[in-house]
Amino acid sequence: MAGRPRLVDVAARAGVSEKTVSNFVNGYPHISASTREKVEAAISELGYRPNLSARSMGRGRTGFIAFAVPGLDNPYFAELAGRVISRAAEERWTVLIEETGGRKTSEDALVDTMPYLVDGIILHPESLTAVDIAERGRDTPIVLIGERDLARSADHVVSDNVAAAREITQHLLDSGRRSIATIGLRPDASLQTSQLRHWGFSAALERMGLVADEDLSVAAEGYARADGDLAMQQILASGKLPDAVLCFNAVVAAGALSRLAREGISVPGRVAVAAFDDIDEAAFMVPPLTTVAWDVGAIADSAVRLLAERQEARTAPVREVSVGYRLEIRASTTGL
Amino acid sequence: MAGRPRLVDVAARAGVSEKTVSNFVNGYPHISASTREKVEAAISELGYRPNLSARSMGRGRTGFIAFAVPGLDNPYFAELAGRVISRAAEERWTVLIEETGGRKTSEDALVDTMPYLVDGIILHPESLTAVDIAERGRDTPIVLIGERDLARSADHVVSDNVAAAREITQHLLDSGRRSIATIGLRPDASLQTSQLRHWGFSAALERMGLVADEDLSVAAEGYARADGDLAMQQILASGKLPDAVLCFNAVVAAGALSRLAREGISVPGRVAVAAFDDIDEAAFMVPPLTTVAWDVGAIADSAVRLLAERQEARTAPVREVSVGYRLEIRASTTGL
DNA sequence: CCCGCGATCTACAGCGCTGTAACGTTCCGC
DNA sequence: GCGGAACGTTACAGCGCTGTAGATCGCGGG
Repeated sequence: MAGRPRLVDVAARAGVSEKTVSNFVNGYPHISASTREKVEAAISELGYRPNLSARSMGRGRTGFIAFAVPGLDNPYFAELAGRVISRAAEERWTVLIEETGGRKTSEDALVDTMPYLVDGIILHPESLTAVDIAERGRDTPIVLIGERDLARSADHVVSDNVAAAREITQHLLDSGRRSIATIGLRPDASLQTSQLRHWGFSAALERMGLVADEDLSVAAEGYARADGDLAMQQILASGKLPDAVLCFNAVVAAGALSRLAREGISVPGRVAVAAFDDIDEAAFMVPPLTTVAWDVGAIADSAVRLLAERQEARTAPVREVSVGYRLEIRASTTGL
Repeated sequence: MAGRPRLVDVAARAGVSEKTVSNFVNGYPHISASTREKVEAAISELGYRPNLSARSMGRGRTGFIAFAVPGLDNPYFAELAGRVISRAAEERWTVLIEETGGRKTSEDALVDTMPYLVDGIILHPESLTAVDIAERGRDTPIVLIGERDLARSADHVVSDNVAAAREITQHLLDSGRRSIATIGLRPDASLQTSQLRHWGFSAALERMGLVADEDLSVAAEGYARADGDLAMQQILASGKLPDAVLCFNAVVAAGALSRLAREGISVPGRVAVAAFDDIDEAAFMVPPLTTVAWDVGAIADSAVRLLAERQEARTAPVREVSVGYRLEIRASTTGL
């Protein structure tokens, strides 16, 4: 018995069949007290631990799910990942975190590698590309997190970016701001999150009879703080200083705030700043940042639940769960 | 042939043996061009993908490694995780990210579950407890990230927290600060990172003939921004306002800076602030934060390399790799 | 023309576990 | 006291792949 003990070793030592040990390990209830004791003893004496690969094989399930997000460096996704992990643990799932980074190759690799490795995938797509791919890999259950429009044939957890954008823009308008810049619109693909947020933004303006100033819609290269910094710099350089800035994500907002501080421009005195995604950091920025706070607990919860239920009923009709948000009003848009 | 195609299906279609297909899939070089073609065709026609569980079983290796850190919500660990993931990919490893949260149960579960699931573990321990456990689970190769003293019988990537602390404290002293508070010392366990950093801090003071003021060493409950905020509040409430604050991690520093800003206390005019861990956020804080910047690239690189090499030589002597750091001096300690 | 060798490919026995089917027993309800 | 359900346990055939050992073939040297 070189190497680690196996089921058969435990069985021999306890004087029962392999399957009985297996039953014990898996919590099968109908085992007599005496057998239970013997098996328990044998396991601890031998230090037996089940081989998960073998278990996966026999069972046809792996006990893993994948959680695929653009990038962990964005705290929003890191926080969401944490929630998904703990929620999935309740379903006895181990979570594999995958970073797609929006790169096409990664997204391909994901769908190539994941089946046979995971029981399901929770995908937070960055663009439609990912969604298409995801829908192609129909073998493995997939839950999409994102906009209602994104979903075609997969379960999904939807959020209403347009409505949220409209509401936070309205908040800025309510506080008297009239010239509002935006940072983070990505023009390259349609139907993206930033696109939707921009629509909501425009809609709010239009309702007030205003029109979004093209020049004040600054794109950001990526989702890093440096991108927000640079974008803010561009706005300042343009000459027409807005009285508010709406950032399409909070990380970029951190960069923008940083730039404003270094330029000595008072927030919110001279410029108000608001953003999407209420990451932990937001409340501690200087000044604290007003955000759209998605209900991340509900997102993680719903996603895992949908996956678990799909596991039971593979052919059930596609389902959709909405999650809410609230405005987290802080000093970046209200203080004097 | 219901379900997904298997090796045997591909073999049948290509008119070769199972093993030949297996060889092809695994890059075995001695395969004739004609065979290669047939197999290739069969694979793509059938859309064959290997079953990783089965492969793990046959091979005795899983293709996974675990990267265990206290928590992903700390951007330092999130960033490090990203590096480890991409570096591990080069070794054809998939990384399982585990959050220990410092909870004993998680740490136990880790060592219980991981063997048979991963080929190795990279552990960034929070306390000695984790290290002890890790060393107990000698079946699976483990690489520790942390202090030299922590390591006993496992490969490790070491950083010199004491030296780093001494150096950044010296920087504060050099800029004329004399009353320095610290935030983040955790008194509960010995040999912890925060403990070591505090030693270095004290050492630097002593070299100048100064003594650390006990009252100005404020503990933090956890590693959240709110903890830093609260700690800073306590310092302010104590009545004796220091002229510098050294935070034992950058997240806590964010909270401290936030509090100072809200109280209208100028940084660095009235109080300088410095911290450990040069997370992306640090450069964009208001004001930008001076930090000890570990060479995270080297950390990830070394850890994965040690694990890979240990894989080849299980009985080789334990090895140790040092990684450096540099001071990232920013406005929080220098501006007017 | 035979031998040895490398290149190419195959047969087959596992890897460690679980599902299924089925066995003997005991426990009920009437 | 009997038929049937529930219980406790077992035997065994896979799950899909890989390692090992070995078969086959062509080729150059002797």
